[in-house]
Amino acid sequence: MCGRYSLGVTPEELAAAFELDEIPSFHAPRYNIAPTQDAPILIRGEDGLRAGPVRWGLVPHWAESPAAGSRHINARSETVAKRPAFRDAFRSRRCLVPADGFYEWQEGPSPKQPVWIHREDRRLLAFAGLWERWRWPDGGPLVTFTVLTTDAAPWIRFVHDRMPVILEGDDRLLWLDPEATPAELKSVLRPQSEPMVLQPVSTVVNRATNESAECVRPVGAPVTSPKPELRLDL
DNA sequence: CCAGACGTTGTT
DNA sequence: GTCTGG
DNA sequence: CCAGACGTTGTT
DNA sequence: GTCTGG
Repeated sequence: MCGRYSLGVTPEELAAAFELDEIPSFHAPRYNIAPTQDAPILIRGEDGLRAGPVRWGLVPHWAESPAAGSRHINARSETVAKRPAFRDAFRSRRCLVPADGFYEWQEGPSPKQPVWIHREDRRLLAFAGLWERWRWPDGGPLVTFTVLTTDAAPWIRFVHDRMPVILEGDDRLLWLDPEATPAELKSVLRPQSEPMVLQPVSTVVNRATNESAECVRPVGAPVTSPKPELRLDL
């Protein structure tokens, strides 16, 4: 799943990578984006992509309080079209969530080992996301987002059994297209098959308030899937 | 009809 | 807001 | 995701 | 154990 990620670029680099109309304003670089924090998302604007910082953890419009956001940091792509908390946003408020990596805590003996997952060439990722608007009692808006998840691809499965949906190329445009059909949308919600670097990192990242580059400091060499012939315990 | 839930991950 | 369960 | 709280009365 | 906050 995806409960922590990074966006280690400047607003200028983000704008260039996604051909944005304007340079977005957000505090950067980010090495430890955690739920309830603000992070930039990309939505389809008048003519092109626009970015705005919104809060991670989708709060349904009917929720009593923003606390509901903590339970909606992810949406399962298998059920997102039907769930009351997500279906409206799935129909009309899809977005991309830019990142340059994400964290998974490797299942197994305690303490769990955080692993930073990023592309070899550091190209930016675009998670499939949804956004929503909630109103404070005084009428002010709170805009929030969630990240869609899917089954883990084979290359990451030994670390974790879920992963964020990562969109490439035309799939990004389709995801943002208001005219896209449910069947088309469903077709892009699949595991990223291209392997990435699985880099064990410092447990500094565990604490959400630690936001320094220490979070992506390598601890040992990147990990790889155990070879089948070595899995004698199965 | 009203009341209560509405979510994911992981763990068991 | 909308659906499910009682 | 992990970390930290989980409670009240009364006093400062 | 479970919920909330970051």
